Amino acid sequence: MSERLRGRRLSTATIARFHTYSRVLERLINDGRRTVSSVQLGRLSATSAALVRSDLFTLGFGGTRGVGYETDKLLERIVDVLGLERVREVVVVGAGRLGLAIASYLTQGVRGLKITALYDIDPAKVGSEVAGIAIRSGDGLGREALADVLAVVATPASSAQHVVDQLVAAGVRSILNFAPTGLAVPPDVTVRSVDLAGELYVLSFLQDHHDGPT
Amino acid sequence: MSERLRGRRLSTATIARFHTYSRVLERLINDGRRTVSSVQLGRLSATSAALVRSDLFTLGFGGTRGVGYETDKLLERIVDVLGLERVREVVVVGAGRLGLAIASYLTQGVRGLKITALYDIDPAKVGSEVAGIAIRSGDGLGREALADVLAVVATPASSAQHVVDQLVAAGVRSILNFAPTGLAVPPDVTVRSVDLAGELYVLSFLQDHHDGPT
DNA sequence: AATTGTGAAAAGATTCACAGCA
DNA sequence: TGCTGTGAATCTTTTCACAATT
Repeated sequence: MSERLRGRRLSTATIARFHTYSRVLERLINDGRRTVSSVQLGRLSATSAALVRSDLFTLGFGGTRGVGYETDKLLERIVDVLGLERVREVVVVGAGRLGLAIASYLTQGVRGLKITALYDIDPAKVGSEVAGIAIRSGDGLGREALADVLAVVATPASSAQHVVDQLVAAGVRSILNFAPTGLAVPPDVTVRSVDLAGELYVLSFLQDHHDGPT
Repeated sequence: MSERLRGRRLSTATIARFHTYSRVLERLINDGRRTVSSVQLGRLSATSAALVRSDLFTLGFGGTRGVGYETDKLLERIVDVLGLERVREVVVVGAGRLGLAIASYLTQGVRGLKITALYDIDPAKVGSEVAGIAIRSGDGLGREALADVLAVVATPASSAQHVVDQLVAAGVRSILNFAPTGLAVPPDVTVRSVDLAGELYVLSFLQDHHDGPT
């Protein structure tokens, strides 16, 4: 994880926050808001005002003291830095419930992301179509040329590593993993993992232990 | 975020890792593995061996030097500490693509989680059924008694705050939010946010900037 | 020889504090 | 007065290092 901006490090957490800011800003602009203060943007983005200021400082984007930041200019800057205007192709591997769920979610209004393929190893599923996308056989995956696409792995944990090996062979360098397992990849491949059930278990645990605001 | 174990703090990141360990251990036990070293468990859980050792040390769970940790005992301990054996009720608000996706994913084999209700404000959807769960009207949400349940918010960002206010009124104290917006809640309510599109944008950014392993 | 146990060190992320402007 | 700009301080998380143990 790297990339520097204005001497500070752009960590994945920071990038994720920038993306959230962009969504919030779109909404604010839609509502006719011209400026926003760090306090307000922080509240709308589930962060602190200090962190918002620190982030925008890192971005090199200045506001007006006593007033705040210009919503449209700020959005423009974030879109530019994150490259949000370009369209990315996404392939989803695993057409089980989760895979279909994600695929159907992404086919609708998610700006800049376009699902181009859906793979499954189950021959019974191959050939059918979901939300306009044909399900293809996972067998040939390793022989396809998939550089530049973002891959989503939504298979059972037991086959995730195998799928990832094939994706890597196909040239994929960015993988979003929903299987609750670690994945071994070459150093030039980035994997991010999301564990939906895990998030709920964490909430469950915190509730049991009535996590007070200390 | 709190709760101490053996003097050390159990942060949400740690809890999430414990959950991952549990999934990995289930698989290992299934494969007949009796012991696992921190290096192996780390690899399978997308963490470092050092962190695994540190986590298990925090747990107060000891291994055998030169050998590793006993898989079955360790799983038992984690299940016990995290309370994974109890069944949690989950309600999902928002029966759009994402809400339906999550609901259908959770109705199948996710141990310990049981979807009990699905809400939407769209009258056209209310009454229909998804994976055996009737869609109920979101209007009455604030008047229900929903203490102890885990709530999943899968509405558009614009209505998320309103939904959350109603959930809080109904007694909900744990919310998993998929809307890309910050949510204001009383201090005794915990919110965790997942931004699926955001994860993909982060990958996209890192790929554009060929994030070398520094 | 392999692997845990554990404090200390390092790295990273967030918050503070307050000067400086509009 | 309200809010940004920004380094310093703090807090958190992770890694290191190596003695201890099987």
